[in-house]
Parts: sequence; C-alpha cells; structure tokens
Amino acid sequence: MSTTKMNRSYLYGSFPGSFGNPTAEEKRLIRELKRLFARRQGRRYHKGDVIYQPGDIDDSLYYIHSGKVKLAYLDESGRKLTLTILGEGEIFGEMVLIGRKERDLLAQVLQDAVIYEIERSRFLELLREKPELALEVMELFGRRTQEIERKLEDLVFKDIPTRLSRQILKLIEEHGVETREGVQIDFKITHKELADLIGSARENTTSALNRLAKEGILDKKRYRIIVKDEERLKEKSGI
Amino acid sequence: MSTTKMNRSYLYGSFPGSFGNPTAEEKRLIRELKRLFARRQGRRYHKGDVIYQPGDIDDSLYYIHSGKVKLAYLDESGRKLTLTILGEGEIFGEMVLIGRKERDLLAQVLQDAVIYEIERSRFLELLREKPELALEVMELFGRRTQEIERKLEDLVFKDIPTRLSRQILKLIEEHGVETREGVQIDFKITHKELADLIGSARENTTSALNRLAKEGILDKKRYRIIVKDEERLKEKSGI
DNA sequence: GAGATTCTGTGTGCCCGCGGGCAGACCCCC
DNA sequence: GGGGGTCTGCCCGCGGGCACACAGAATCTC
Repeated sequence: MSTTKMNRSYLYGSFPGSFGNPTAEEKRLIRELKRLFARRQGRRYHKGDVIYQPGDIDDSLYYIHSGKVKLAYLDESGRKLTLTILGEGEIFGEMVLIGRKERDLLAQVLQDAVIYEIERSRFLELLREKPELALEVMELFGRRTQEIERKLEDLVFKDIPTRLSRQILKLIEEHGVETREGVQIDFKITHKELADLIGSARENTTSALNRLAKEGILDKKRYRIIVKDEERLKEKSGI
Repeated sequence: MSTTKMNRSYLYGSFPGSFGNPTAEEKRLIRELKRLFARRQGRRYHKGDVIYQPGDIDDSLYYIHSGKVKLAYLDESGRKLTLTILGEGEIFGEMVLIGRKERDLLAQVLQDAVIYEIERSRFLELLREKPELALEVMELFGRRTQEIERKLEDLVFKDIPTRLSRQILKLIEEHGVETREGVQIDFKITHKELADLIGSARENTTSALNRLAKEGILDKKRYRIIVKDEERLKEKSGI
C-alpha cells in the first residue's frame, strides 16, 4: 500500500523479471539517458500550456523534470479522453520512435513543469551506439501498453462508480502524498479532469464522487481529493 | 487500398521512419529471429484451442506460422472484448518480456494453426547477444500500443455502426482476399466474434451488419463477409 | 441424412449514462 | 478586496445499447 509519494517512473523504476534489480550496467545506462535529456536547457511550461496536440508534426521525445502532464485523446466533437497523467521522471512522446509523424494525442501541462526535449534523431543515434538502451524503451512501451489495456478493460466492463474508484486509486499510487487526514493527490484536479480520465460525463463523476464522500471513504474540497479509507476504496473498485 | 491479401506483420513489415526499408543488416536480424522461432517444431492447434488464458503462468512468446489467433480480455461475468485477430507471421505473448508472469489475455485459435513457441529466457539470451533485436521488439510494442489506443478511442467516441465499419475495414486490410464479388475476410467469423471485437452485444452487431448489407456496401452469408464498396464503408467509418 | 447444435434475425423493455439547464459557491487575478 | 470566471451540485428527459426471448435457418456430427 502506498502511503508516501511514489512515482512509477518508467526509467527509474526497478527492472522486471530476469533483469532483476538494476545492475551497475543498467544504472550506467540510466545515467546516460538522463544526461542525454539534460543536455538541453529544460523548458518551463505553465498550467494549461499545450506541448503538442493531435495532428502536430514534431519529432521529439520529452522528459518531465518537474510538474504534471496529461496525455489525452480529443474527439472532433470536443469530447476528451485522458489516457494518463504523468509526473516527474517520466518520458512521453515515444511514438516518434516507431515512425509516427503526426501526434495523435494531446500533451498538456496540468501543473507548472520543467520539461526536457530531445529530437528523435539524437535519441536514435544513441540507440545505435548503445542498443541496450532499446531494452529501456521496450520497457516503456510495454508499460504504456499495459496501462492502456487496463483502461480499455475498465471502460468496457466497469460502470462509472467502479471506474472512478479505480482511477482514484491509481492517482494516489502515482501522485499521492501522505497527509494527516489521509493520502492526497498532489496536484489540483477538477471533476471534469477526472471525468475525462474515466470516460464519463462531468455530472456523473461529481455525483459518484459525492457518494464516496458521503460514505466516508474520501474527503474532498474544491480541486482536492483526500482518500481516508484506501481499503474500502479498493473494495469499491472490485478487487 | 488493399485488395490483395496483406498481413501487417510486425516483423516482416517495412521499418518505419529513419530506419527506412529493411537494410541488409535488418534482414539478417529478421532471419535470425525466424531461425530462433523455427528451432522448435511448430505445434499444431485446432479451432477453439486455447493457447493461454488469463491467470496462466507461462513464459513463452509465440509465432504464428499459419492460422488465426485472437487475443481477448475476459470479464469475470463472462463478457469478452477481443483486442485483435492475428495471422501468419505475427508474434504474440510479448508481455513476458517486460516481466509479466501472469497472462491477462486469452489467446485462442480461430482457424487451425501451426504455432512456434519460444521461452522467454531463450529470447532474452538472444537479445543480450544481439541487442539490436530490441529495436524489433520495441516496434512490436509500439504497434500493439497504437492498436489498442485506436480501439479505446473508438469505444469511447464512436457508436456501434461506426465501430463496426471501422472494424470490418481493419479486418479486410489485415485478412482480406480479393474475390470476384469484392474483398472477403479470409476466415470464418460469427456475429458474436464481431461483436466482441467492437465491444457490443451480438444482436446490435447483427442489425448494424444487416443495415450495411441492405445499403449494398457488403454481402454476407453465414460466417462470411464480403465488402463490395470499400469507399462507402470508409465514409461510414467516419474518415 | 436426421438430429443436435450453433448461428442469425427481430422485437421489446429497461436502465445507465449523456447533455442541457441553472443556481450557487469558490477562486483567482487585477 | 471585489468582480468575473470557473467549478460544483442537482434535476431531468432522452436515447443508445444491453438482456431476454424466440423462431427459423444453416452446419456439423455420427
């Protein structure tokens, strides 16, 4: 159970399976990658800034040094589906690596951020020099795939209250900070933002959230959610 | 526009972006990988056979030499969501590479198949020897991710007729054969199977299909779908 | 080739969840 | 510190799509 903050960084997390914990060699790679990203000055972004949006043609990967970024689908009708919210230490825009020219997601800043950018060609260069790095990227794709599969599964099989519970659990796992009253999500989030995450309308999200609050599972103030009873939230999410 | 059969093989397809078309080096890698898979005797599977199912613990990747395999989510309530249907030349089960011990998908044979199996450790061995191979795997994950993202987008934003049109287009792209009357899906498929692919109930899929037939966009017999007017089908799918 | 099984076609009731419409509360920024 | 804009709460009508229920047709099996 997560009580203190723990980012599930793709690059800094532990290596799975037979790779075991990071070896010296792997740590070297991580440093390498970090250096690669850090070579450029990190750029400062503000809440609401759009890093890229569907249709954009750019050729970079991004590394979040600080702040929060959301990745989302936009529908032509204006509806939105947020895939995930990323924090410190995470990489996005990796689709350029498999030859996507156009972005199909929106990448937007949710909390003021400093972000490093690296051109795909530079990244691939390094990948040629040090092909072991591709293992890292493989990791990245694999995890992202799992994340989306999970979301797909939820959307098809689960109703709104369940999806909401699961989403909040995910948020406090990835962005939770311990407080006196419970685990709080460490950035400001609106009901609309939550609704986009679970693929529902704002009104339904609000009322599902209110039910959870009424049951004493969480506290909420404007923009803030504090989970008081993680166990019961897990029950709600059908685990 | 696809008229003749074209499998979108992950391994044998063209390399994207700056990789350009397969170089001699890349072709060598592909041969290598193929050899790796072929070392074992291919195993023969029959329609309906389950290769693995959610919760199974096995440690292999699979290569489809011939036949069709579907990958699907199962809900505890018995509902099902089919992610994709794979054919000749494709690899699946790749999640073991990023340390998943348990399968979370069902892999089931749709059409009699010959499938090669390779243990993850053997695969990783080769990956250490020839880390360039990881680029291939990166590719694989990347494409699979895109595939799922597309499905997610459809499920949230599109209604059943649209999803059905899009799904049929995908099927004839990946499994289409040219016939006198039009492009036909080259394996037998039921309405239930189609419904699972687009995340809907069988009855609604049937009636949407019948509407398409009535409009002259496709012909259908039991188990068979023949697209007569690909252009109009594309319109229906909202492109 | 006859029976069993599976697949297809269609109709109906029902419910979840969307979307519109407001009112009121809270924030934030100037 | 006051006003405008955003966010939250709630109501309610409507509709897409699911579940159930059969009936008939095609296919498979022995």
